[in-house]
Amino acid sequence: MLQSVVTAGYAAIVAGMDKTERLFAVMDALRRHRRPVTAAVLAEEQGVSVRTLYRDVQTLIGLGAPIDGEAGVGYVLRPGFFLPPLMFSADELEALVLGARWVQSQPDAGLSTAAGNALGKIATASPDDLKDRIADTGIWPVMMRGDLDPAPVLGLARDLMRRERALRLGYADEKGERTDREVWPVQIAYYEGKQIIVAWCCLRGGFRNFRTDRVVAAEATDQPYGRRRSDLSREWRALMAEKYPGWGR
Amino acid sequence: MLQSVVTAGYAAIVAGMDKTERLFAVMDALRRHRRPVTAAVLAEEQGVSVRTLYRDVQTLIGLGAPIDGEAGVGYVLRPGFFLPPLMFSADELEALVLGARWVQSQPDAGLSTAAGNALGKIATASPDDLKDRIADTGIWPVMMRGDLDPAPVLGLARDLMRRERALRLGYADEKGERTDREVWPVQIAYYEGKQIIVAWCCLRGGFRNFRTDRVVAAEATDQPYGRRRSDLSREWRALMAEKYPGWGR
DNA sequence: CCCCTCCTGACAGGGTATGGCAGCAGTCTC
DNA sequence: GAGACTGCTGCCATACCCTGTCAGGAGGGG
Repeated sequence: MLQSVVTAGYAAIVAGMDKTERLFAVMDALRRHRRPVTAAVLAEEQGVSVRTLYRDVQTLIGLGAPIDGEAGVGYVLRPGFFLPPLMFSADELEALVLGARWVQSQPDAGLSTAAGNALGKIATASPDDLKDRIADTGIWPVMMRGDLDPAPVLGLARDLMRRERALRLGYADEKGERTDREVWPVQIAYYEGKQIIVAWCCLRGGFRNFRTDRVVAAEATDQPYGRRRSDLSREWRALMAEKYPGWGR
Repeated sequence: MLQSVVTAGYAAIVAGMDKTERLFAVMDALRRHRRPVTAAVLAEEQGVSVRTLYRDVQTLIGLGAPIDGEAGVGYVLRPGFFLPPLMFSADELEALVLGARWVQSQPDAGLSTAAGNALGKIATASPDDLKDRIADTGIWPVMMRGDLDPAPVLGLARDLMRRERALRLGYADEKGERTDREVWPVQIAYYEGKQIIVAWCCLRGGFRNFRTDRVVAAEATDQPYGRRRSDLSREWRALMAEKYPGWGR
């Protein structure tokens, strides 16, 4: 029965996984993937045969889980719960803590304090032993101090992205020459200590990247985006995929 | 196995109840009753023998359910097994998503999927449907692909840190010479794409740093730490603060 | 039209879940 | 302090269920 360690992602490491545990794991996996998942994928993740996984899904559905299975597509977990999810596992807690700590070390002040608050809320909702574990987690992202020029434009851009309002930007190019323009932020990328705002530039009529350390002025406007951000986002992804094949995640 | 319908309360109506379903039912029953419930009651509700129910409870506890069984009293389910509803502000959600995405891009496979699971749980634990907003969050950490040598030692070290058990390590120094030793992991640091395990080295009798990319073999042991991890951690911090003044977080 | 995928049925084998019993160790009541 | 109640564990034989394999049907997508 020992499934090959090669194929196993990580969950299926141990053989001694009883059915109940597997059912919870399948629920987790369904929640994790947002696109339809095929039974074959789930089966391999859990280290069981496809037949068994079909049976497991039937069990879950019988238990009331809102799982849709469509031939030719895969399984999707409909919204609506039949059981609240299980409390965060030790792994999940460590992941959240590490992630939050990393965000806290980034120059977006608003996001930084929000990360701390979020951890606090999670700790409040957790039993005492997990609270200790949160505080005790010995996993740290180490940043070199000094790069900590706060970049207030990041918080601004996040807010405007949510509300789809244009951002007025004063930007310096490599030669230090300033231009002023209105842009529609589409994505924010954190790249090796730099932050880059990807936006539709109304001045140039195309996508442009703006490094936050070259932003000399930023101001919110009430101008709505000319197009929906999700559409812009999709288009930008397509452009990137074309330009850098093999980029798409 | 047809138990008499007379005794059955309501749950044990049908014989065709497999173990998994029964476990869910027991959880439900424990959640319903506020006061302690005796095994005998639960057993009758489920239409199984008391012995079996004891085993079921053990299974549930093994699954992580915080069930207190006290002799002469009965079972009580402490809160903390299911995730209570969580509310996050837009900022907090973005912080969590960005953090989780960063963790997902790290070479610790277990932590990576745990980050995804945690996001999924947060999404379903919320009153609103956060799945779309999570998917819509346009903030990404960008990693250069290719550094993705998975480092299984990280997951091992995390587990051992939690359980305070020694790690047997085969390690290559700068000259490529291998040494084998037992260490007590204290901290894990993520530093510019490298991961470093800070541990008490039983071979040298002091703290040492181990880069994961120089680990050639790693194995869990059952040897407990000689000292509590929190004490080691505090001592290491003191050492660092002494060595590099102005380092403290 | 073909491929992918969900889904069901049958079957055999091996692991394991189950029940009964006996005993120990705590808690509560009187 | 005694006795009743209850959680918990070990042992054992048997029945059962869980699993993988094989085969086939139905439906969606390209």
